[in-house]
Amino acid sequence: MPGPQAARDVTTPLSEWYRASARDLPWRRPGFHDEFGAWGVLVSEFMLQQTPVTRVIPHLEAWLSRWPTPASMAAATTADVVRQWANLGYPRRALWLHRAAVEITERHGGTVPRDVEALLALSGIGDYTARAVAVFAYGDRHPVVDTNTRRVLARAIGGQAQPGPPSRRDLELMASLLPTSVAESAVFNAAAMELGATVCTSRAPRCELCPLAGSCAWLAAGRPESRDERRRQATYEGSDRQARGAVLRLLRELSPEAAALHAVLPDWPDPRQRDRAIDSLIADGLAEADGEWLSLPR
DNA sequence: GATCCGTGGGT
DNA sequence: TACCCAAGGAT
Repeated sequence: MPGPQAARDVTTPLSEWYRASARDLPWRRPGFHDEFGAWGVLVSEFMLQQTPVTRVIPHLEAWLSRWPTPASMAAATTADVVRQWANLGYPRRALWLHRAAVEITERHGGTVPRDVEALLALSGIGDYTARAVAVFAYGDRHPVVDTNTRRVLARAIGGQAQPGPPSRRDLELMASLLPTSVAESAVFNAAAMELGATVCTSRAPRCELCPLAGSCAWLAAGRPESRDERRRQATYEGSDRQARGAVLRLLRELSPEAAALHAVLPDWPDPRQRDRAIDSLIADGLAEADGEWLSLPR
């Protein structure tokens, strides 16, 4: 664990850099919080789980225009939600967000909870999203650790090109670096993520622009390559995921109409894979079978 | 802890 | 062109 000196080397320059260089994103504008409050932050965090910022922005605005409160979304149908999610990817997130809206409406009177434990109990919310909502919506002091922060810490403090697998230790390390001031801690959380997203990137980091260049352990070591090979992402072409995506896209485009089962991707190269995709979509609650007809859930 | 889960842009 | 990778979470 790094000492207080290491923490000062990192927090002060990073927060100053953030104030000067942060991108102007919708959820960072004061008007956004005035209009949508913690609900807006929560929806944005769901969409940002593994989907790039530039793709999220237009969908977020459409979503919040249609469902500006948890209660309004809780009243929507699953089909409505899956259709509105469109091509954001990982459509189970749409189901989880819908369930979370119902849970917030039923258990919390329609107000997004502020307590991390209560947030963690909601569908689709894990260590990252729970703390992101508590910090970015409510301004509380918690360590927020996403993939960007893990990479920044791995380099600046650990001297490694890439972080290890996500772990509770990440939370502990970030907690040990957090400024005492509540307001400053929120800035530092956002700053670490922002640096990883825009400067300390995975592939081609721009160290010449980095506010931590003077103290970065990885840069000082000459930017060594990472030791162990990271798990390569599975090939998408020809995968079950691609098949699921194709089936669900068809159902979205047809909705509210149902598709005759024999008319669902009849020319798919691997019919058994197609049928697996249909079965798994039904099992996940993303599709519904009624006799020989398949549709989004009613 | 490993695996599964979409989709599209950057290089 | 192929590959990388993106504000994760559930199982």
